[in-house]
Amino acid sequence: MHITYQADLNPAQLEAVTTVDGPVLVIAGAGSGKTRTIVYRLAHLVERGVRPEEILLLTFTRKASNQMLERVQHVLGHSRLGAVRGGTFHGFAYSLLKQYATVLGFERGASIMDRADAEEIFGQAKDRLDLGRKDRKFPKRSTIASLWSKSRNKELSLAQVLHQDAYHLKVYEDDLIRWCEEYGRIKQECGLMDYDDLLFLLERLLSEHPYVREAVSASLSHIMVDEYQDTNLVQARLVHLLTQPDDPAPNIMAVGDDAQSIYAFRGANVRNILDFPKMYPQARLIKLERNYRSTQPILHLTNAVLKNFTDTFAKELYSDRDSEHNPEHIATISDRTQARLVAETIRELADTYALNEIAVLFRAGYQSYHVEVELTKSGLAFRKYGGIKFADAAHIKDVLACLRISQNMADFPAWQRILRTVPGIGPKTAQKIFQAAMINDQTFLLAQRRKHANLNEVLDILDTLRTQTMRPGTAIGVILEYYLPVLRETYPDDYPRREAGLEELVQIALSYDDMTSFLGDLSLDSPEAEEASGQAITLSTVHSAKGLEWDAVLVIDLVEERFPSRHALNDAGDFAEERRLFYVACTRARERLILFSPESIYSRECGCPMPVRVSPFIEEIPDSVVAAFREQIGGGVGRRSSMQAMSAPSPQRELREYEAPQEVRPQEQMPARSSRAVDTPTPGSGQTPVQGTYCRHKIFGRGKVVSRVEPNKYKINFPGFGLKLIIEDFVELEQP
DNA sequence: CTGCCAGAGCTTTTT
DNA sequence: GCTCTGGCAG
Repeated sequence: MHITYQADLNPAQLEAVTTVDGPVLVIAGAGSGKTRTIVYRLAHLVERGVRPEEILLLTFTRKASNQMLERVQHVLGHSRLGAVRGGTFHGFAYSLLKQYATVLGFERGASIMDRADAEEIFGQAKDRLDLGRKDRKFPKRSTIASLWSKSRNKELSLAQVLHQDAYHLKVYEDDLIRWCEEYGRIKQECGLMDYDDLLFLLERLLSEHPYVREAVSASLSHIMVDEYQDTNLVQARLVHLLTQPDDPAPNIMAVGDDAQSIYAFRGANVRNILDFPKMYPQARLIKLERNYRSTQPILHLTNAVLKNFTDTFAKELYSDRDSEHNPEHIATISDRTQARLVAETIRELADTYALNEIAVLFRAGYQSYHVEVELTKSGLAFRKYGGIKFADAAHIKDVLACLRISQNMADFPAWQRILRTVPGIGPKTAQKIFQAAMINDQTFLLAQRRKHANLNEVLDILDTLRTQTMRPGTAIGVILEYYLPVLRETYPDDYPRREAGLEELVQIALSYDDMTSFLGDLSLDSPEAEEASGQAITLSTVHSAKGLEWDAVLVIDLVEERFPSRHALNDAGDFAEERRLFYVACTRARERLILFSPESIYSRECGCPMPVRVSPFIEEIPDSVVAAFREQIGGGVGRRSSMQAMSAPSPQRELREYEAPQEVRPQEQMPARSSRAVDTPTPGSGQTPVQGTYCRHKIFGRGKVVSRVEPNKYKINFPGFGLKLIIEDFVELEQP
């Protein structure tokens, strides 16, 4: 089959496809045919005689990689393209680590821990160190787990991370450091790796064993990295380590869009993509700016969002798809009515678009709750993305725990899991049994077996699995004989659904011959819960929506403190990332883009709806590119003549004594009038010397200090933004 | 020691 | 709303 590159690709794409020697950086704007470009490039390489197994394609998700390889097959017709090496960084790292396990001194591939396992180990460490007894404020294991992961991903010390992200925990600094050290120790004892270890271990493997790097890099002639803007520091170093040492112009192609970098919170560093040309001075820079996805009115809006970016490769997307539909912004009375309006809007859209082609996007998982209720009421099928993953479901993890123990006796979290399915055994007994099993203390184990009937069964199964080498499918069958009755006991309400999930697990397992790869794949690229069951609307976090597109996209909760998230208001960098996130959300839309901002949101604190402000991202959009509507109390929505109307202070806002003019931009000097705060200042901190002085903030501009809170924060009233709690590092005090 | 209850506190995003 | 923790009874 002959591929007509010239006809199928625009000039920029063609250049990206045919430049195969030396480093290339492709800045691929949203919807600019990035996948197409990668696919054609793979095809081109193979046509030129490059062996598929010499090509490495690192993608963000397994799904993306499969999708691309499938499309290559389609373009090339039948081919050996399945042999292209691909996957996520973590998946690829695991496969190399497995291959070279002996070099690093692993008997067999250590088990991979997911987040819950890691937290289990942190819990264990906490007990051992006897930390935080009787202290309600002491951080939870989930907190420390994420701080520690952040510290490793950003390659900052824990102290630095605490300083930046969790200053209120700084008082516990020493304990927390000890806690993390203990975590590392237990992890080692149990022969476990967390996600972060995979990357750092691979780096060690490649940098400390030159012959391994030699062998690996020699086996890869072309490397392509998708979503390069989301790589973190180790990942960038790893890419480099996969090339021949001393090659100034390796065949690397990095593809990405700095405007869509949305994973800084887990260590992604936009500098990687911005500095790629510095890292590889011979790199060719190719920009894909022609957009094939969205209509021009939508692009007018997204370009307007793009204008507010700083520190980015300049770009302007254009399209030749016109449309009479402008993007819309709808201000709703409350979050409840927002949900109702969303459902109503979807019903209307469903006349034109298939349900599969409609998506509702939001900043955080919990925000879709009301919408879910309304959709259910209206009988509209939906499927939520970014929710619990298949392999995260409790029943799946229980079964996998047995398999993990069969591979690694020391896997403590796995023991905990399966032992806790036995009635009468709690964390303490489970731990004792684990220790007894490790030293094979027969007397203790026998005593326990007599006490708990189910324990007998569990231990027998584990022995069977350990002594006989079984295929994953067979092994699961053995486990289910014990586990299915337990399942019915523990989940009387929904065991049928869970049984179906286990059935699916068996199906997946049947396609594997060897246990290690089965377990590795499942914990690294857990399959999306397959439900090809017909048409459904997509509900998704913006993060999970990355790389996807729909005809109609609705974005909800575009209000301050939700989108942008309240956690991102302290730091200009975080704030910029929220804006990129908003950009990602809007660029998912092909034909219709509808933005929702409730004017009030139910608050638990006061048990009543509280007024909220429209998101600054909405205010940044010029009136000319969006049609603004406002829900009317009598029902229905009315068109507003201009965006200014929306910013007029509503009665509730006046009650809250917000400062009046809303159109304040940080640059404008707005003299702040003193005003009583919404909350009363923290007792005891009222008389600090800073009170009453003015200060500047990168995002909110000039504001008046109301009080000093905690050791390092100020409560500051910003005209136009209201009262904010800001870490002292982020404000500049003016001399009184 | 487990399992249950009540009350406190809190809510980002993911490999 | 939901999860986690501490307290308490069996």
